[in-house]
Amino acid sequence: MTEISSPEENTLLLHDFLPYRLAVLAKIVGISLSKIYREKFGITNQQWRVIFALARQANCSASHIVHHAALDKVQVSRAVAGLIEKKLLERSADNIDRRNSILNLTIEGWKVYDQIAPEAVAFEARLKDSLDEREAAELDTLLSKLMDKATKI
Amino acid sequence: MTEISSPEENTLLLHDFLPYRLAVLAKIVGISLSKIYREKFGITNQQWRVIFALARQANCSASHIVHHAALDKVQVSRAVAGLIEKKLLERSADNIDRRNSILNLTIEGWKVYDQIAPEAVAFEARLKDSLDEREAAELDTLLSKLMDKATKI
DNA sequence: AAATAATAGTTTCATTTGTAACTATTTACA
DNA sequence: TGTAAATAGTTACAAATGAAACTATTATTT
Repeated sequence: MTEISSPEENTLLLHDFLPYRLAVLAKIVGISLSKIYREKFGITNQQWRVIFALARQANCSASHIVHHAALDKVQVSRAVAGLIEKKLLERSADNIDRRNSILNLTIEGWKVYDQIAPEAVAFEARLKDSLDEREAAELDTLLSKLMDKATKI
Repeated sequence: MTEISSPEENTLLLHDFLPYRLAVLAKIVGISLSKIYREKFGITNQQWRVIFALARQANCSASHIVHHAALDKVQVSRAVAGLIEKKLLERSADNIDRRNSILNLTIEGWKVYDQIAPEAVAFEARLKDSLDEREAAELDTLLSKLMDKATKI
Protein backbone atom coordinates (compact mmCIF):
# COMPACT_ATOMS: atom_id res chain seq x y z
CA MET A 1 0.00 0.00 0.00
CA THR A 2 1.46 3.30 -1.09
CA GLU A 3 1.06 6.43 0.98
CA ILE A 4 -0.21 9.53 -0.64
CA SER A 5 2.03 12.38 0.42
CA SER A 6 0.61 15.75 1.29
CA PRO A 7 1.86 18.88 -0.51
CA GLU A 8 3.66 19.98 2.63
CA GLU A 9 5.87 16.93 2.56
CA ASN A 10 7.14 16.98 -0.97
CA THR A 11 6.74 20.60 -2.00
CA LEU A 12 9.58 23.02 -1.85
CA LEU A 13 8.73 26.12 0.14
CA LEU A 14 9.89 29.21 -1.66
CA HIS A 15 10.06 31.31 1.51
CA ASP A 16 12.46 28.87 3.12
CA PHE A 17 14.63 28.32 0.08
CA LEU A 18 18.01 29.90 0.75
CA PRO A 19 18.74 31.23 -2.77
CA TYR A 20 15.30 32.84 -2.83
CA ARG A 21 15.74 34.39 0.59
CA LEU A 22 19.11 35.78 -0.35
CA ALA A 23 17.75 37.22 -3.58
CA VAL A 24 14.80 38.90 -1.90
CA LEU A 25 16.86 40.26 0.98
CA ALA A 26 19.62 41.57 -1.28
CA LYS A 27 17.07 43.23 -3.51
CA ILE A 28 15.21 45.01 -0.72
CA VAL A 29 18.45 46.14 0.90
CA GLY A 30 19.81 47.28 -2.44
CA ILE A 31 16.72 49.30 -3.26
CA SER A 32 16.73 51.05 0.10
CA LEU A 33 20.41 51.81 -0.13
CA SER A 34 20.20 53.05 -3.69
CA LYS A 35 17.92 55.84 -2.60
CA ILE A 36 20.89 57.41 -0.86
CA TYR A 37 22.91 57.84 -4.02
CA ARG A 38 20.24 57.71 -6.70
CA GLU A 39 17.78 60.32 -5.52
CA LYS A 40 20.30 62.83 -4.26
CA PHE A 41 23.06 62.43 -6.82
CA GLY A 42 21.57 60.56 -9.77
CA ILE A 43 24.24 57.93 -9.39
CA THR A 44 23.67 54.30 -10.34
CA ASN A 45 24.65 51.30 -8.28
CA GLN A 46 27.55 50.53 -10.57
CA GLN A 47 28.78 54.12 -10.54
CA TRP A 48 28.59 54.07 -6.77
CA ARG A 49 30.77 50.95 -6.63
CA VAL A 50 33.31 52.56 -8.92
CA ILE A 51 33.44 55.65 -6.74
CA PHE A 52 33.98 53.54 -3.63
CA ALA A 53 36.67 51.47 -5.28
CA LEU A 54 38.48 54.63 -6.36
CA ALA A 55 38.14 56.22 -2.94
CA ARG A 56 39.94 53.19 -1.58
CA GLN A 57 42.60 53.06 -4.24
CA ALA A 58 43.42 56.06 -6.38
CA ASN A 59 45.25 55.97 -9.71
CA CYS A 60 43.97 52.57 -10.63
CA SER A 61 42.87 51.09 -13.93
CA ALA A 62 39.42 49.96 -14.97
CA SER A 63 40.43 46.32 -14.74
CA HIS A 64 41.56 46.86 -11.17
CA ILE A 65 38.03 48.00 -10.43
CA VAL A 66 36.65 44.97 -12.24
CA HIS A 67 38.44 42.77 -9.73
CA HIS A 68 37.55 44.81 -6.66
CA ALA A 69 33.95 45.82 -7.20
CA ALA A 70 32.37 42.63 -8.57
CA LEU A 71 31.53 44.27 -11.88
CA ASP A 72 32.41 43.09 -15.36
CA LYS A 73 34.43 45.20 -17.77
CA VAL A 74 31.40 46.43 -19.70
CA GLN A 75 29.73 47.61 -16.51
CA VAL A 76 32.88 49.41 -15.40
CA SER A 77 33.33 50.97 -18.82
CA ARG A 78 29.81 52.34 -18.78
CA ALA A 79 29.96 53.48 -15.17
CA VAL A 80 33.26 55.27 -15.80
CA ALA A 81 31.87 56.98 -18.91
CA GLY A 82 28.89 58.20 -16.89
CA LEU A 83 31.03 59.48 -14.05
CA ILE A 84 33.36 61.31 -16.42
CA GLU A 85 30.36 63.00 -17.98
CA LYS A 86 29.24 64.04 -14.51
CA LYS A 87 32.79 65.31 -13.90
CA LEU A 88 33.14 63.13 -10.82
CA LEU A 89 36.01 61.14 -12.28
CA GLU A 90 38.87 61.78 -14.67
CA ARG A 91 40.82 59.48 -16.88
CA SER A 92 44.43 59.89 -17.93
CA ALA A 93 46.71 57.77 -20.06
CA ASP A 94 49.23 55.27 -18.76
CA ASN A 95 52.33 55.84 -20.85
CA ILE A 96 53.99 52.66 -19.65
CA ASP A 97 51.16 50.46 -20.89
CA ARG A 98 48.89 52.40 -23.15
CA ARG A 99 46.08 49.86 -22.97
CA ASN A 100 45.48 50.91 -19.39
CA SER A 101 43.59 53.96 -18.29
CA ILE A 102 44.42 55.69 -15.04
CA LEU A 103 41.32 56.68 -13.12
CA ASN A 104 40.90 59.18 -10.32
CA LEU A 105 38.09 60.93 -8.53
CA THR A 106 37.90 64.67 -9.12
CA ILE A 107 37.47 67.14 -6.26
CA GLU A 108 33.75 66.98 -7.03
CA GLY A 109 33.94 63.19 -6.99
CA TRP A 110 35.49 63.23 -3.55
CA LYS A 111 32.81 65.61 -2.34
CA VAL A 112 30.13 63.20 -3.50
CA TYR A 113 31.95 60.31 -1.85
CA ASP A 114 32.26 62.27 1.39
CA GLN A 115 28.52 62.80 1.41
CA ILE A 116 27.47 59.30 0.47
CA ALA A 117 29.91 57.28 2.56
CA PRO A 118 28.67 58.33 6.02
CA GLU A 119 25.09 57.76 4.96
CA ALA A 120 25.96 54.33 3.65
CA VAL A 121 27.70 53.49 6.92
CA ALA A 122 24.68 54.72 8.86
CA PHE A 123 22.39 52.64 6.68
CA GLU A 124 24.44 49.52 7.32
CA ALA A 125 24.39 50.28 11.04
CA ARG A 126 20.59 50.55 11.02
CA LEU A 127 20.36 47.29 9.18
CA LYS A 128 22.51 45.59 11.79
CA ASP A 129 20.63 47.29 14.60
CA SER A 130 18.66 44.20 15.52
CA LEU A 131 21.80 42.08 15.85
CA ASP A 132 23.96 41.96 18.94
CA GLU A 133 27.76 41.71 18.83
CA ARG A 134 27.83 37.95 18.69
CA GLU A 135 25.20 37.77 15.97
CA ALA A 136 26.97 40.37 13.86
CA ALA A 137 30.19 38.38 14.09
CA GLU A 138 28.31 35.19 13.28
CA LEU A 139 26.72 36.82 10.25
CA ASP A 140 30.16 37.75 9.03
CA THR A 141 31.37 34.19 9.32
CA LEU A 142 28.31 32.69 7.71
CA LEU A 143 28.36 35.05 4.75
CA SER A 144 32.03 34.28 4.21
CA LYS A 145 31.41 30.56 4.31
CA LEU A 146 28.49 30.79 1.91
CA MET A 147 30.44 33.04 -0.44
CA ASP A 148 33.30 30.62 -0.39
CA LYS A 149 31.06 27.69 -1.14
CA ALA A 150 29.05 29.52 -3.80
CA THR A 151 32.16 30.35 -5.81
CA LYS A 152 33.13 26.67 -5.80
CA ILE A 153 29.80 25.14 -6.76
CA MET B 1 47.00 69.98 16.11
CA THR B 2 44.89 67.89 13.81
CA GLU B 3 45.76 64.34 12.96
CA ILE B 4 45.86 63.30 9.37
CA SER B 5 43.93 60.07 9.03
CA SER B 6 45.08 57.27 6.81
CA PRO B 7 42.80 55.90 4.09
CA GLU B 8 42.30 52.72 6.09
CA GLU B 9 40.72 54.63 8.94
CA ASN B 10 38.13 56.66 7.12
CA THR B 11 37.52 54.71 3.96
CA LEU B 12 34.62 52.38 3.61
CA LEU B 13 35.66 48.91 2.60
CA LEU B 14 33.42 47.59 -0.12
CA HIS B 15 34.19 43.92 0.67
CA ASP B 16 33.04 44.35 4.26
CA PHE B 17 29.96 46.39 3.46
CA LEU B 18 26.90 44.27 4.22
CA PRO B 19 24.65 45.42 1.35
CA TYR B 20 27.50 44.79 -1.08
CA ARG B 21 28.21 41.35 0.33
CA LEU B 22 24.56 40.39 0.15
CA ALA B 23 24.31 41.60 -3.44
CA VAL B 24 27.38 39.71 -4.58
CA LEU B 25 26.45 36.53 -2.76
CA ALA B 26 22.86 36.58 -3.99
CA LYS B 27 24.04 37.17 -7.53
CA ILE B 28 26.55 34.31 -7.58
CA VAL B 29 24.07 31.93 -5.96
CA GLY B 30 21.35 33.03 -8.36
CA ILE B 31 23.52 32.53 -11.43
CA SER B 32 24.58 29.05 -10.33
CA LEU B 33 21.04 28.06 -9.53
CA SER B 34 19.62 29.46 -12.75
CA LYS B 35 21.72 27.01 -14.73
CA ILE B 36 19.47 24.26 -13.42
CA TYR B 37 16.31 25.66 -14.99
CA ARG B 38 17.70 27.89 -17.72
CA GLU B 39 19.99 25.56 -19.58
CA LYS B 40 17.83 22.46 -19.37
CA PHE B 41 14.36 23.97 -19.73
CA GLY B 42 14.84 27.51 -21.03
CA ILE B 43 12.97 28.81 -18.03
CA THR B 44 13.66 32.24 -16.55
CA ASN B 45 14.03 33.02 -12.88
CA GLN B 46 10.61 34.62 -12.74
CA GLN B 47 8.98 31.70 -14.53
CA TRP B 48 10.67 29.36 -12.11
CA ARG B 49 9.21 31.26 -9.15
CA VAL B 50 5.75 31.12 -10.67
CA ILE B 51 6.03 27.36 -11.18
CA PHE B 52 7.09 26.86 -7.57
CA ALA B 53 4.32 29.07 -6.27
CA LEU B 54 1.77 27.09 -8.29
CA ALA B 55 3.21 23.77 -7.19
CA ARG B 56 2.58 24.87 -3.65
CA GLN B 57 -0.87 26.25 -4.26
CA ALA B 58 -2.90 25.25 -7.28
CA ASN B 59 -5.87 27.18 -8.67
CA CYS B 60 -4.58 30.52 -7.60
CA SER B 61 -4.68 33.92 -9.24
CA ALA B 62 -1.79 35.98 -10.57
CA SER B 63 -2.09 38.41 -7.68
CA HIS B 64 -1.76 35.53 -5.24
CA ILE B 65 1.57 34.78 -6.87
CA VAL B 66 2.54 38.43 -6.65
CA HIS B 67 2.25 38.17 -2.88
CA HIS B 68 3.97 34.82 -2.53
CA ALA B 69 6.86 34.98 -4.96
CA ALA B 70 8.23 38.51 -4.43
CA LEU B 71 7.42 39.52 -7.98
CA ASP B 72 5.40 42.50 -9.17
CA LYS B 73 2.30 42.13 -11.30
CA VAL B 74 4.10 42.94 -14.54
CA GLN B 75 6.70 40.28 -13.87
CA VAL B 76 4.02 37.71 -13.06
CA SER B 77 2.02 38.66 -16.14
CA ARG B 78 5.03 38.17 -18.38
CA ALA B 79 6.15 34.96 -16.68
CA VAL B 80 2.65 33.50 -16.94
CA ALA B 81 2.41 34.42 -20.62
CA GLY B 82 5.73 32.70 -21.28
CA LEU B 83 4.72 29.57 -19.39
CA ILE B 84 1.40 29.35 -21.20
CA GLU B 85 3.24 29.56 -24.50
CA LYS B 86 5.48 26.72 -23.33
CA LYS B 87 2.33 24.83 -22.33
CA LEU B 88 3.56 24.41 -18.78
CA LEU B 89 0.68 26.38 -17.34
CA GLU B 90 -2.94 27.00 -18.18
CA ARG B 91 -5.26 29.83 -17.40
CA SER B 92 -9.00 29.61 -16.90
CA ALA B 93 -11.59 32.21 -16.03
CA ASP B 94 -12.96 32.83 -12.56
CA ASN B 95 -16.69 33.22 -13.08
CA ILE B 96 -17.24 34.60 -9.62
CA ASP B 97 -14.85 37.50 -10.14
CA ARG B 98 -13.98 37.81 -13.78
CA ARG B 99 -11.02 40.06 -13.14
CA ASN B 100 -9.18 37.11 -11.68
CA SER B 101 -7.49 34.43 -13.67
CA ILE B 102 -7.20 30.92 -12.30
CA LEU B 103 -3.79 29.43 -12.91
CA ASN B 104 -2.66 25.84 -12.85
CA LEU B 105 0.32 23.81 -13.92
CA THR B 106 -0.31 21.42 -16.80
CA ILE B 107 0.86 17.81 -16.68
CA GLU B 108 3.93 19.00 -18.55
CA GLY B 109 4.36 21.79 -16.02
CA TRP B 110 4.31 19.30 -13.16
CA LYS B 111 6.86 17.16 -14.96
CA VAL B 112 9.18 20.14 -15.23
CA TYR B 113 8.63 20.97 -11.59
CA ASP B 114 9.35 17.39 -10.60
CA GLN B 115 12.65 17.55 -12.39
CA ILE B 116 13.76 20.96 -11.17
CA ALA B 117 12.67 20.74 -7.54
CA PRO B 118 15.01 17.93 -6.44
CA GLU B 119 17.93 19.60 -8.18
CA ALA B 120 17.11 22.89 -6.48
CA VAL B 121 16.96 21.14 -3.11
CA ALA B 122 20.28 19.43 -3.81
CA PHE B 123 21.81 22.75 -4.80
CA GLU B 124 20.68 24.35 -1.57
CA ALA B 125 22.09 21.41 0.35
CA ARG B 126 25.49 21.78 -1.33
CA LEU B 127 25.45 25.47 -0.53
CA LYS B 128 24.78 24.74 3.13
CA ASP B 129 27.32 21.93 3.16
CA SER B 130 29.92 23.96 4.99
CA LEU B 131 27.54 24.86 7.78
CA ASP B 132 26.81 22.61 10.74
CA GLU B 133 23.35 22.29 12.31
CA ARG B 134 23.82 25.17 14.68
CA GLU B 135 25.15 27.47 11.97
CA ALA B 136 22.32 26.62 9.61
CA ALA B 137 19.80 27.48 12.31
CA GLU B 138 21.66 30.66 13.10
CA LEU B 139 21.67 31.65 9.43
CA ASP B 140 17.93 31.21 9.37
CA THR B 141 17.49 33.49 12.35
CA LEU B 142 19.87 36.13 11.05
CA LEU B 143 18.29 36.27 7.60
CA SER B 144 14.87 36.63 9.18
CA LYS B 145 16.05 39.44 11.41
CA LEU B 146 17.71 41.26 8.54
CA MET B 147 14.69 40.80 6.32
CA ASP B 148 12.48 42.13 9.04
CA LYS B 149 14.68 45.16 9.56
CA ALA B 150 15.16 45.81 5.85
CA THR B 151 11.44 46.01 5.21
CA LYS B 152 11.13 48.61 7.95
CA ILE B 153 14.00 50.89 7.02
C1' DA C 1 -29.00 53.96 -10.33
C1' DA C 2 -25.09 56.68 -11.74
C1' DA C 3 -20.70 58.16 -10.84
C1' DT C 4 -16.34 57.17 -8.61
C1' DA C 5 -12.90 54.46 -6.82
C1' DA C 6 -10.50 50.24 -6.48
C1' DT C 7 -8.64 45.83 -8.18
C1' DA C 8 -6.69 42.41 -11.66
C1' DG C 9 -4.08 42.08 -15.25
C1' DT C 10 -1.91 43.66 -19.90
C1' DT C 11 0.50 46.58 -23.04
C1' DT C 12 3.63 50.16 -24.36
C1' DC C 13 7.75 52.58 -24.34
C1' DA C 14 12.13 54.02 -22.49
C1' DT C 15 16.04 52.43 -19.97
C1' DT C 16 19.17 48.95 -18.41
C1' DT C 17 21.64 44.88 -18.99
C1' DG C 18 24.16 40.95 -21.11
C1' DT C 19 26.62 38.89 -24.93
C1' DA C 20 29.46 39.11 -28.62
C1' DA C 21 32.18 41.41 -31.66
C1' DC C 22 35.33 44.98 -32.21
C1' DT C 23 39.85 48.29 -31.78
C1' DA C 24 44.17 49.14 -29.82
C1' DT C 25 48.13 47.76 -27.63
C1' DT C 26 51.36 44.61 -25.56
C1' DT C 27 53.40 39.97 -24.78
C1' DA C 28 54.99 35.41 -26.21
C1' DC C 29 57.26 32.53 -29.18
C1' DA C 30 58.90 30.30 -33.52
C1' DT D 1 61.76 39.94 -36.55
C1' DG D 2 57.26 38.74 -37.58
C1' DT D 3 53.09 36.34 -36.43
C1' DA D 4 49.93 34.68 -33.05
C1' DA D 5 47.91 35.09 -28.60
C1' DA D 6 46.63 37.79 -24.73
C1' DT D 7 44.96 41.95 -22.38
C1' DA D 8 42.43 46.55 -21.77
C1' DG D 9 38.69 48.69 -22.92
C1' DT D 10 34.64 50.15 -26.11
C1' DT D 11 30.73 49.62 -29.09
C1' DA D 12 26.65 47.48 -31.09
C1' DC D 13 22.79 44.84 -30.89
C1' DA D 14 19.37 41.87 -28.67
C1' DA D 15 16.95 40.66 -24.54
C1' DA D 16 15.28 41.85 -19.95
C1' DT D 17 13.37 45.25 -16.86
C1' DG D 18 10.73 49.17 -14.81
C1' DA D 19 7.35 52.76 -14.86
C1' DA D 20 3.29 54.46 -16.54
C1' DA D 21 -0.73 54.22 -19.05
C1' DC D 22 -4.29 51.31 -20.42
C1' DT D 23 -8.64 47.75 -20.46
C1' DA D 24 -11.88 45.21 -18.03
C1' DT D 25 -14.39 44.20 -14.12
C1' DT D 26 -16.10 44.74 -9.40
C1' DA D 27 -16.94 47.51 -5.14
C1' DT D 28 -18.23 51.85 -3.02
C1' DT D 29 -20.42 56.08 -2.50
C1' DT D 30 -23.99 59.46 -2.94
